[in-house]
Amino acid sequence: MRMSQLFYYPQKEIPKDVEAISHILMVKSCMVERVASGIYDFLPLGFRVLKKIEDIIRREMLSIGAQEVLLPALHPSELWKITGRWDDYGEELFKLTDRHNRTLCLGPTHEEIITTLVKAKINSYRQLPFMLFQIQTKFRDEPRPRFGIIRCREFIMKDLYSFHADEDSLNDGYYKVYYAYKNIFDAIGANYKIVEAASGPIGGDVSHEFVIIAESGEDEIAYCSSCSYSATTEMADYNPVIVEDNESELPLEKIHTPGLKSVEEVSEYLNIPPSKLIKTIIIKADGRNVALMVRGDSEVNLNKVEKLLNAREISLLEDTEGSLPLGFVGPVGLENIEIIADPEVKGIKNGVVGANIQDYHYKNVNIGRDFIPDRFYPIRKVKDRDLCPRCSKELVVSKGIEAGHIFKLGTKYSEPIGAMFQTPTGELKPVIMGCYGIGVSRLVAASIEQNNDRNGIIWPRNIAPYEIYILPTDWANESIRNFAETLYKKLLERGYEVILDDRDERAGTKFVDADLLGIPLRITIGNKFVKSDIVEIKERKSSEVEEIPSEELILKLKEVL
RNA sequence: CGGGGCGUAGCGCAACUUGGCUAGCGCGCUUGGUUUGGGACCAAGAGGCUGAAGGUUCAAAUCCUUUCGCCCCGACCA
Repeated sequence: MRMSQLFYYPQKEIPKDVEAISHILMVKSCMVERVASGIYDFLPLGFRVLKKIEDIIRREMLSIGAQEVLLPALHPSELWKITGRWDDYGEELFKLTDRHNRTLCLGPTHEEIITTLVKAKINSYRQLPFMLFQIQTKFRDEPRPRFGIIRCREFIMKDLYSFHADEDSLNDGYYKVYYAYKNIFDAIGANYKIVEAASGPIGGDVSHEFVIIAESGEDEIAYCSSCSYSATTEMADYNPVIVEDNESELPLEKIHTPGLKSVEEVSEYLNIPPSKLIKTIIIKADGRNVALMVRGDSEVNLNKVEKLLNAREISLLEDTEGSLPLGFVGPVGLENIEIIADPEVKGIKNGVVGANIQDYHYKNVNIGRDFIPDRFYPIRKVKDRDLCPRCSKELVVSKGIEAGHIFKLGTKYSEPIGAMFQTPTGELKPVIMGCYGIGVSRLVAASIEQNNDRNGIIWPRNIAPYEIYILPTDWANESIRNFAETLYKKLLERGYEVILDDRDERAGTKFVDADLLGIPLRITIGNKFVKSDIVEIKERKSSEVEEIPSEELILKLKEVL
C-alpha cells in the first residue's frame, strides 16, 4: 500500500473523555471512527487487523473439523419465545417490528437459530457429532457502551456450536475447542488467562473464560502466582487464614451510632479498623432468611452463598421485608435464622457488630461468648494476595477483558426447540450442545491494550495490518525514491505486506506515523543511503536499529521475518 | 434506570455567568514561498442555519421550555 493512497487521516487531538489506551490509539491512528454510541466504522487499517484475527480463528476452527456458516442477524421473535429468552434476555435484546407488525430481534447470539437448523436436519445419532461456526455481526443494546470498541452495541463475534449424542462426546468437543482457543490466543500474542467462570444467561454448567489481562477490562479474575489455578472473582476460592487477635476479652458494650450504617462510617466514628468490624447481611434464599457474616474489610460473594445453600434464587433482604433494622443487624441475640460466617471471623476478638436495634452497635463482641454461628464457610470475595486454594501460594487479583467464553450447554436449547435424534436403540433424545464464543472485534482493542508505548501501537507480527513500513526520508530525492520504489515492488513480489510512505512529507512526520501505526519492521532509506548505500532496519517492538548495505537488505529480511 | 456534564467549522476548544458590531483560536484543508532524519515556518485563503423545535426580547450561541444526541459516575454490601 502506498501511504499516499491509504485512507489514513491521523488525528492529533482526541476528545478528553476517551479513556482507554486502545481507544485513544485506534482513533488517533484512523483505525476506527465512531458513528454513534457503541457503533463504529472499521477503516482500512483497523479492518485489516480484524481480518487477520478472523483468519487465525477461522484456521483453528477449520482445523478441528468445524464448518463455517453464515446465519441471519435478523431473528423472528417466535424462536426466542420458545426458549423464553424473548423476555429473559432482557433489555439488551434489540427488538423491532416489521411492516406487517411481526416482531423480530437483532441477534445477540445464535443458539435459537442454530438449534432450529439442527432440528430441521438432524434425526439420527449417525449424524452426530459435528460443529458449526460463524463469524459475524451481533447486536446487544448495552446499557452503557464503553472503551471504544471493547463494549459495543454492534460487534463482530465468532460463535461455534457443537452437537453431540452423549456427555462423553460433548466433553471431547469441549476440550478440542479449549485447545484450539489456546492456539488462537497464543497466535495473537496475547497475555491471557483461562479461568473457571460462571455461565451467566447463556446457561449450562461447565464454563471457561479466556481473559486478556488489561486495566480497562471489566472482568475481575484471580490467578495463582505459582500454580495454574485461575477463576473469575465470582467463582474463585481461597485458602482461608485465621489470624487470632491477641487480646483478652472485654465486656460487651452497647453504643449509640446514630445513622451510621456502613462499615466505613462506623469504623471512622469509633476509630476502630474495618477488620475489627463484622459485617452481617441478611439474604433471602428461596424465601428463607439467612444471616451472613464476614469481616468488615471483606465482601460477601453471593455467588458462593447461592451454591452453598443450593438455592435457586437469592437476594438481599429489602427494608420493607421483615422487622430487622437493616444497617444495624448483628448476630447477638439473632434468633430463628441460620448464621453462616466466614472463617476469618473466628479470629476477631472484641469486635463490633450491629445490635439489632436501630442506631446501636455492640462493641467488644466475642465469638463463642456472645454468639455462635451455625456454620463456618468461606463466603467472602477473594482479595489480592489471598492464598491459592490449591497450592496456598499468593493469588493475584487483576482486571481483564473477556475475549473468549466456552460453555457446555447440554440440552438447554435443544429440548425446548425440539432438536431430537434417535439413538441406536430407537430412543428419542435431545441433542447435547456446547457453545463457544470469541469477541473478534474486541480482540483488536484488547491486543492494543497490551501492546503499546508512548509513541503508539506495537503490533504483534501475526495481526499487524502490514509487516514492513518503507520510509524514504526524502521523496523528492531521486536515488532514494528509485530505491524505495524498486524495493517496494520486490517485497510485494515476494509476498510481504508492505507500506511505502511515498508522501511528500517531512521525515519527522513519517517517523511519527510509522511509530503510531506500529508496523513491526521499518526500513528507513535516507541520507546514509545517498552517501554510502546504507539502509536502516528498525524493529518497532525493541527499537533496535540495524544498519546494513542496501544490497543485503532482501536477504536480511528473510532472516528476520 | 439514578446522578453529573457536554452539543459552536472535518477534529479539539473559546465566547454563554452579565443578550448587542463581521461568532474567535489551534489542528487539519487550499494557494504561494522558505524549510527538509523525529508531528517545520511565513503569508494569503476556503470552511458555521452555534444539535433541533418553540418561547422571551428592538436584538439570542448567550435567557426560558421542550426535544434529540453524546460522554462520565453509579445501579443489590448493611
